[in-house]
Amino acid sequence: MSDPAHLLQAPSPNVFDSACPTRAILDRIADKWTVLLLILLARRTMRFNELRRGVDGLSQKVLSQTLKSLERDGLVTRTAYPTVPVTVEYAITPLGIDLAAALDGLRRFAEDRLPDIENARARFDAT
Amino acid sequence: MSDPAHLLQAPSPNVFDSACPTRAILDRIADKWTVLLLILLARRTMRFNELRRGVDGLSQKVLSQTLKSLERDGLVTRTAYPTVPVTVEYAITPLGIDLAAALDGLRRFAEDRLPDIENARARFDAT
DNA sequence: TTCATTAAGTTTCTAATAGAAACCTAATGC
DNA sequence: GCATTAGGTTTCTATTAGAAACTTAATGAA
Repeated sequence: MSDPAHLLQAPSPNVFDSACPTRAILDRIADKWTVLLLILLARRTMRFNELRRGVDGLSQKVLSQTLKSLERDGLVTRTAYPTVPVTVEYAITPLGIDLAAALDGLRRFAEDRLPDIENARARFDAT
Repeated sequence: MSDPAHLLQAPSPNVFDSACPTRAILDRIADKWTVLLLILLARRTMRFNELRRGVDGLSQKVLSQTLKSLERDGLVTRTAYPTVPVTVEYAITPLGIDLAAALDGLRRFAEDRLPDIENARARFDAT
């Protein structure tokens, strides 16, 4: 403790601070397509077009962008097989599984509490 | 069970279907500002400008829009007091607390696993 | 008496992003 | 030769996000 090195410690992470790296990460993971893709990939490894069909409304462009950034962040791996045409598999990593567990809480909330939200909306819109 | 009414049951909720109402809800809650605001409001009731200061980078316009939709969805309540100038308090509801618990998992993931993600990025960018 | 301040927004304008649709590549079967 | 397939990329437009200025109503200071 006499070592002054502790003065150089990284500041404690704070997602509320826009300059904190954890905030940038939250911004990326709190995204609808990320949520849906990771939940699907937590169930099983899937191919590009399989994911596209699995997530209704997701365009090829955005799927490709999102997968690229998930791969960069170490949340999924991309494996291409030299078939014709090429086969590409996306698999979740252990880190991704950790995140998917948290994200699945959002899916469960949406599915479980749908009636409560619809009631609230009806009440709000009535006034 | 001889009653045919069960044939008219709502289809089982499926967030992967863009036409499912649960999907619209997921799209709304998987949003960075929603995540940060609900986590803050789960800690304590706050006023408009207090929230704005609490969430770095959040503009007044988007704060006001987001709070309005959180209120409509029954996740927060808005109470205006006839002071001068007016005082407005935003408080989380029991439904909001349920959601905030799930959302806080995202914050914890971001804060806990930051080093893993940064390592993954460094590895990815090196190739 | 005019001016500045405050809280909680709204409005306006511009810059970034999302989504739709077309295009690309390379090999294979018809 | 022509269509098909998987896994993208490119281009174009429409929506959205964010920055900055404006609003309202009362109060206190100069």
